Amino acid sequence: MHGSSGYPSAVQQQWRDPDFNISILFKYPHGNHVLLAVACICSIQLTFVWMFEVIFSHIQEKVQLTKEEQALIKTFFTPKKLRKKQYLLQEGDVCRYLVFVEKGLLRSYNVDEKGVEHMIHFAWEGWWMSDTYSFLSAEASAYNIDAVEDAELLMISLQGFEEMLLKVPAMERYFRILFQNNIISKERRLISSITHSAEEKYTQLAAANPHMIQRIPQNMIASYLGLTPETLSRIRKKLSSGA
Amino acid sequence: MHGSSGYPSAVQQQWRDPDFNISILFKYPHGNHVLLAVACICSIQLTFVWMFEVIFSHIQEKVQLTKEEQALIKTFFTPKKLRKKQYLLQEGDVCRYLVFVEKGLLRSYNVDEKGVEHMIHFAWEGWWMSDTYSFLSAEASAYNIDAVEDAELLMISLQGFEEMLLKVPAMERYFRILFQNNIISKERRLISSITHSAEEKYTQLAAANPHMIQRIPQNMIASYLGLTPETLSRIRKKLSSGA
DNA sequence: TAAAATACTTGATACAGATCAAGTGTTTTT
DNA sequence: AAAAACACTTGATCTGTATCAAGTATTTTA
Repeated sequence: MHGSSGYPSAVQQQWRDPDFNISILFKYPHGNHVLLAVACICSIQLTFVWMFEVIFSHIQEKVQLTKEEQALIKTFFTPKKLRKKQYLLQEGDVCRYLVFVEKGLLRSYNVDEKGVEHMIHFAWEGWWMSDTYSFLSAEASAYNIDAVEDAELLMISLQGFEEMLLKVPAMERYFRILFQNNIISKERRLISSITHSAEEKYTQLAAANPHMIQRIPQNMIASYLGLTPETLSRIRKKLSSGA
Repeated sequence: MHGSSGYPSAVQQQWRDPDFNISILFKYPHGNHVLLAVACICSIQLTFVWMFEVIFSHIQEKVQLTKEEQALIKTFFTPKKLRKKQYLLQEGDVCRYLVFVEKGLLRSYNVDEKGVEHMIHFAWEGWWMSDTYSFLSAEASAYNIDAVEDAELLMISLQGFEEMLLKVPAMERYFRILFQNNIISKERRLISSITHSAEEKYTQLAAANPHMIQRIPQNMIASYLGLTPETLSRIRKKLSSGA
């Protein structure tokens, strides 16, 4: 159903690529330097228009922004691309950025003494990702963040974040609402993890978020629910046959 | 150590009692109506001064408020007293208020099909309590909130909350910061519940929040950690003897 | 397109923590 | 002050999920 390959088309990828110059030289060698220059100029503009499409549509679901505010907000963000399996943050480093996922899929996780990974969050198009604690406190992070699928991100530093919230009160409001909703969903996950059996946890997740089940590898879903891959595999078998 | 009786003294209780008229008539029957009237007037003022002491000190740890803002903020809150075991919210009702605990101890919990209670939160002096989802959505709550110790609260309705945040931008900021911190602590609890053994969960909670262990009954602590009271009892025995 | 790496499945066994049961303390109520 | 209710402890047993192990798919890399 839902492809996890990353990009819908090669051309579209060009417009989205912050490293567009190099990419175009390699991938579309027209041998015509004039044409190439035109392509580059176009792509600068289109890249920018595109890059903030998802983020502004998400913000404006919650608060209104003027054109001036939008222009100001853009100045605080840096675009970044991440290839599958690349780290955005490694345990021990300070999480310097709060990132918005324009495209792709990130995960955050920690690794215990036995080397087992425990999924904390996933973030795809329209979601924010960071280690909130490390980001706000500038202390070393206990988590890792990397790309499950190739990703395109918008990053904001702590300094930028604070300045933006002070200069654009609508963004202060947006983040208050965002954090509010985040609290609600974390609370649900917590209650589910404390009160339900493995099977119930999986069934509820699948019902509440079918998209997640389709897109994210099963071993990561298992970890997210606090289960081993074997247990989740058995549960799925039981559900598909028994019920 | 920490008494769970609720009130330090009978006299102090008077000043804090929103139903001060009736209380004074019953408890301090001087038989002198003039004196009684004076006492009532005094108590109105002192009640108000006292009621907002904790809340403003907590808010001003995070944001600055002018005298005018403080006066405005007060108008949005209603004081309320709750006796031990009294409900603030019952499953199926809509959570109409966000409450701040000036004194005492509240808990929120849900009850599963087997009738077992699962602790979600505790809130004592300086903490907020509500079912965030029900409060913001006005949908029926799946939780109960009641008083573990006699409590004195400041309540704000959803309408009041929204109006307050729009009229006092510092409060918008305060709640954004509050929710941010809440996310951090919920995340920690979640990771702990997924990645650690029962003993580790308890040890970490005891280290991070010794106050909680002293003040809250063990069976509630057990539930909060997703354990049975029997298991927690055995863990404590093991820790006190073995280590 | 082959080889290597990774993801998923299935089976046998182990164990942490739950459940059931029957105590003993400690509050709360009357 | 007695009785009832509730909180905590301890023991015996059971069970859901983890662990270990050895497969079969599937994806990634070369």
